[in-house]
Amino acid sequence: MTYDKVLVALADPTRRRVFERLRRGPQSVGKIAGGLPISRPAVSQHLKVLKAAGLVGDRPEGTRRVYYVDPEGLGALRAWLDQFWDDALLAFKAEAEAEHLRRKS
Amino acid sequence: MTYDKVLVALADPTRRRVFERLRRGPQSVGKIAGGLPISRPAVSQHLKVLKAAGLVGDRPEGTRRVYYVDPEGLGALRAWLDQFWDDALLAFKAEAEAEHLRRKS
DNA sequence: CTTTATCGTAAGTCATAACTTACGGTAAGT
DNA sequence: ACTTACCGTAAGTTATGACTTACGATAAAG
Repeated sequence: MTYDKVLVALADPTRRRVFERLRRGPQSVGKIAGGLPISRPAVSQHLKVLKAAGLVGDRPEGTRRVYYVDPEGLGALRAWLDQFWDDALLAFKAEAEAEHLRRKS
Repeated sequence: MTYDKVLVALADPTRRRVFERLRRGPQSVGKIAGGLPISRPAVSQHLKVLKAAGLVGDRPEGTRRVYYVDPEGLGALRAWLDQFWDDALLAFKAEAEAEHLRRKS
């Protein structure tokens, strides 16, 4: 569906580091920004892109905002990957079949 | 392994169109460029990036150069995807477990 | 009610990368 | 040998996006 946004979101290395920090569980923005070599607003901008791609979700928790991994984004990526793989395999089989017939004649 | 290059390569829309043209089988550079709204040299540059990411391979065929899908690239992407998914699921279970124990006390 | 903590947005800067045209190089056809 | 077809690379241009600092907004704490 929207796998294109997922690919764009995961292409940037530091944004991927932000995303991978949520792999071990939900975290607040400040927690995520800590240890990363960029400013906190930069982290917020990355989270915005990740959210638009369906890779993360967020919920308010007091004055802070907790982000978590949304399965939808990676699901869309996986669906595209499987589809592409099946198509390529099918085309490869057809190619091999045609080659086989060509040698018999 | 080198899934980062794969993500960067697939992030660009027109480069993804170049890649998806090889889904139905191997093709020459000229064939790929035909129909695309960009120049042929641009296609060559995209193919260079795709090849460096392990997404495509190429073989000389007379004066032309035929490109095909290399399984290695998408394989690396899939491996990263599975790993991430497993880790996230594990973290989610641990979180739920901790929450359960917290409610019992 | 004032202060503090936490976060998102706006505006501006700067590097990157996706194009273009121009050129050179190799293999096949005449 | 010369021409033609096909392709990769070089150099230059331009738009995009990843950062920064500055500011405003909301919720808890005192």
